[in-house]
Amino acid sequence: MPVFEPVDTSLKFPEAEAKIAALWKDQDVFQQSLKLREGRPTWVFYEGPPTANGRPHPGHVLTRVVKDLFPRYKTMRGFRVPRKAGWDTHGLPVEIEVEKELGLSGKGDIEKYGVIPFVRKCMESVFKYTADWENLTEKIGFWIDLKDAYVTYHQSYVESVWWSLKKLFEKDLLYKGHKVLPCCPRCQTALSSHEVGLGYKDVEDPSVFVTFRAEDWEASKTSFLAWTTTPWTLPSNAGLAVKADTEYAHVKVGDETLIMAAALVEPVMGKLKHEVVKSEPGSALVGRRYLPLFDWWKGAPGEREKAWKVCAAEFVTLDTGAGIVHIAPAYGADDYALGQREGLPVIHLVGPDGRLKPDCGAFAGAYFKDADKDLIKDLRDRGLLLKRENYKHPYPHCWRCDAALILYAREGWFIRTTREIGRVIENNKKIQWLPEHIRDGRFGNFLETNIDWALSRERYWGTPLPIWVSEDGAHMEAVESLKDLAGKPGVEGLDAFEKAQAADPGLNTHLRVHKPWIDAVTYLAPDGKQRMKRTPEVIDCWYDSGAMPFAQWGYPHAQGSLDQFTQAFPADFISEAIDQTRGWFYSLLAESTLLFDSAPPPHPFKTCVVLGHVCDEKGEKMSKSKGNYIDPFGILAEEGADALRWFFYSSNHPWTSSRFSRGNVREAQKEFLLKLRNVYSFFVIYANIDGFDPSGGRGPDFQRYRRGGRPLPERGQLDRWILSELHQTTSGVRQRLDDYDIYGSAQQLNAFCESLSNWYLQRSRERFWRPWRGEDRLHDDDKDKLDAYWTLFECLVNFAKLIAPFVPFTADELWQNLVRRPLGNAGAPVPKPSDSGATVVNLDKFARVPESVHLADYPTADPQAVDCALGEEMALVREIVSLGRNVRAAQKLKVRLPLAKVVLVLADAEKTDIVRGHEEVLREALNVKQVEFARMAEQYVSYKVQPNFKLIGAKYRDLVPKIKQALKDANASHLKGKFDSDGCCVLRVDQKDVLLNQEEVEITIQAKEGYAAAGGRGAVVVLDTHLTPELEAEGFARELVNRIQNARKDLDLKYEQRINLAVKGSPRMEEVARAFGEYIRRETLATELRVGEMPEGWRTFDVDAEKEIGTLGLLAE
RNA sequence: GGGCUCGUAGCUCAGCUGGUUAGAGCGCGUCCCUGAUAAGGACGAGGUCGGCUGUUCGAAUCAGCCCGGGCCCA
Repeated sequence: MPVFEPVDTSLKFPEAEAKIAALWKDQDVFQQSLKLREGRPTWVFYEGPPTANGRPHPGHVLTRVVKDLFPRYKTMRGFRVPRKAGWDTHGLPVEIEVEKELGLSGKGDIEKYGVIPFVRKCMESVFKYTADWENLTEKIGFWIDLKDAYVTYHQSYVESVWWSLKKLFEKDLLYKGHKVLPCCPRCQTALSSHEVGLGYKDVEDPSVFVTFRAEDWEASKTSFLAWTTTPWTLPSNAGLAVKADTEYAHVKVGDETLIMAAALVEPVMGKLKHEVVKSEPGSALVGRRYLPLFDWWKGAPGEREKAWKVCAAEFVTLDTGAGIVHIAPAYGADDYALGQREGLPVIHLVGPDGRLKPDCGAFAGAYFKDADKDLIKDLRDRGLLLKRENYKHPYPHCWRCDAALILYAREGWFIRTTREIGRVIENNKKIQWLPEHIRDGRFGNFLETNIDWALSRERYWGTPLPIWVSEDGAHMEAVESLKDLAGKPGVEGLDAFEKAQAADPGLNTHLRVHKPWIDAVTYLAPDGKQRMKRTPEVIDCWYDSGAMPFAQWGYPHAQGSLDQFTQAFPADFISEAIDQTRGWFYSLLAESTLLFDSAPPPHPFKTCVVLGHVCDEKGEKMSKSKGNYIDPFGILAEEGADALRWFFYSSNHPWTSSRFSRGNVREAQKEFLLKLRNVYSFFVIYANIDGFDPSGGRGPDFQRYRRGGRPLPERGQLDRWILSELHQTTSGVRQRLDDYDIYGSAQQLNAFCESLSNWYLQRSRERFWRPWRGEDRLHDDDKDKLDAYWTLFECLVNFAKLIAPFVPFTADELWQNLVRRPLGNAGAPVPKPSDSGATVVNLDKFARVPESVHLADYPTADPQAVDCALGEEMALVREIVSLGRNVRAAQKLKVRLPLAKVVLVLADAEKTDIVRGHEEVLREALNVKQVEFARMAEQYVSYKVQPNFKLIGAKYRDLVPKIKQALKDANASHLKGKFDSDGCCVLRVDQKDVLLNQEEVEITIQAKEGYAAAGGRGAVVVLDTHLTPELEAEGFARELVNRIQNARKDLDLKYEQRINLAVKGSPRMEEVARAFGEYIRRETLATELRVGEMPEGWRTFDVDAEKEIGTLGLLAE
């Protein structure tokens, strides 16, 4: 049995992932990872509850993979990271979904159908797609505790919410007020913004300029000119708004004076004869009073004094109208908000049915749309209309009945967030937002323009508002639980639910805190006469989700909830998409700030990673109706979870919207996961062939060696280099993850994978192929070979740990095969970096082997293993090789053909010795016999001396362009000579001597034309293209080896299969085969090489190399 | 209309507090390598860094205005 399970490179990723998923399930690895960290500090994660009444889409995948990454990472860093799932179950979307399903339309239908069955349907529908969600969660490897999820309709959750609302009520932060909502006068119901969006239509409305006479009209004949497209709101006018920082003109028309924005005088007046007599800023108008157009509204005592005055408002624009806006707080959101701020009364002269109220004289009972015409006529008759036009604009209509909507101030319950918004803003400032601009940008602005939270909904399926009101409305009380209710005087109706349940045992017990059963509970009012009844509304479901920090534990009612809550408050980390700024992010922050005065900010979350939208290939929002929707389950089934995860981590920062497509996922997979799997597979193939066993316990071969390979200083450059890269990557990734920089850490991982595959392995292959020299493995070559194994082994094992939070399946697959399989027996050691740095893998320090990589510690970087100088050297060497290949390509000289020498000219001649230290790697990579260095190499190269702008700029400022020119004009070779000998040079610039030292310039070299050469920043590489018969023969031999290898592949021979080999062909071919016989046999694992004959029964292959023709014969031994 | 955000190669995106030859991957073209083989590598073409104006010795980077896309709100 091989030490390592051979890697099936044709294996589909999803199959391998399914195996790992099964392993996690069998061993309950997630729970183990929690148990393992028992007693350690807790790192708190809050799950933003999704609604499960729709199928998950790709955006949910992004959210979930980001939510999964950091808890996994923090767990490996030694924290205990409980992850309680949650479900958002209330709200209008659920009701609408059920309405659709039942073919109902509007509240009337629901009442007819029956609230009880409707609510039951809502509850059932909530988990309609639960199976899909759980499937997705499991498939993408999102570790979260689904069994212990919080559910917003559960009794304990609802009672927690009640408790919090009672607290707000007691602090006078919960009150009854008005809110302007788009309503359908026919259906008599408010519409959600989503519904409004469905019904926009272009209509033509009258647009009128109306004059509001100033209070002193009799004396001054002055009035304010305002514009509106809704004449029916004019009787309900309560104020006028101007822009404070804009000029307003007094315009004389006839014997009257009109006040209007100076900038709009010409467009409004047109041909009308007029004269501007004076102008003043808008701020000067503020506070002036005027006479109402229709004096129908009487108002309560003292109310009339508050109405009909000029206010300043930000929203006044000079695009249309007269620069003065008519304000009807009952029929406009801006109007209402301004009215609240300025203390204007809410004048309601239109009923919810759209008809003018009885107060309206002759107009009483008119439908608002029909009233427009007559109202205008009335104004004109009374000389209050300047002019009338028509205005085409989009206007919302009811998507059900097509009636024009009216914006209507309705009664409702509000949270007085505006009172505490300063504290909310302070709290927000302490939160770490990613990207940062959310804090003061989108979210900060939102907070700055905060209005009170409209909490109540006149619907059925939601947390009931726990306010009980006396019949005359004089007493109000908030209730925090059923128990609280039960203690009320003269309570009745608590048994309503029990009775219902007795009649229908299928009734879910959690429904006892819901409508309509809870509405049956009444009790005696403090006056001892009236009954206290619950106000009928339910609450906004966003309040539910914002309550999760405490409500998920049933705090404060549930036993032990105080501890649970305090331990998990505030959260270290949350993450959701950008659309949650006004949703969950706000509800969390607002509730926490209002409820927990004494908690030090920030709370209830410290860090928030805000995610962008997942778009289609063209960058457009995905939607099922557009047909550009990509089903994540399809990609999970084909490409696999890790590919999907890696795509989201590595394609861009998570807050930029990503273009999601199968092609893009495959690309990400190819670049990283496939490359990694190839390296892993390579290791397994050769480790198995050579019997490399990290446990050291299998057979005598490794007993004599110190397990873990030679100490670092004794290993070769390549090994030390890749281990240095590994440890640098380790610290880089740790640091970036600590900073929540997903994209940055993914790039680091990508880069290491590239280095490992394209350079370390590429250059080390020979060490893996090479046979052992001696049984005792004491030969230097054998020690070096063992080092190669240990080095690659350590890279793979550590890398598996590094990538574990990102691609948990792949990571564990590597771990299971590379670590668990050979080392997993009881008592066997687990690789752990030493702290001495003497050896990087020190098996003496091994402890128990975790069953899964996710139970391991995240790797620490050993600073002693990091060798920055070596890293720079290797970068230069890689550049040289790249340049050399460039030359070969240009000269059409295959790498197989050996060349006599390469001449290197380094930009920095001091690096000669360093590069010479890598001579062997260079010789092999470029396939040359000799590496030479040319110091004064003017025949090949020319120099270019440029200023180091950063230094020169700071020092010489505006002299810089002249210095640049002077350096350009000077003889570059001469300058270089100067710098080489003196370390500085003197330039004549602007009649002054400027002394430049070595650091202040940058000397680069370029290859001269006409040579087989190529140049980069660090070096020029010149190839000796002169071919000798010996070189050509060797090249030919390599061609032969290549053909033989291809033949081996055709025969599908095992890597270690030995063969007998025959070569018969042209005289030159046979001659080369003889001359390089040993080399050919070694490279192709041929025990025997016959030249010039072709034994019977051997498999033959025609060859054609360098225009020589022949036949190869192979026979497996 | 307001706020936020983005605009860099055919495509997807990097590019920190300004430093003069703007990078990567994919795609395309030309090759190479192959005992990792339904992989891998090199090279090349391709860019007015959305536009304009300014600040500066120097701008993809900073400021202002404009144009265009996206999101949120009205």
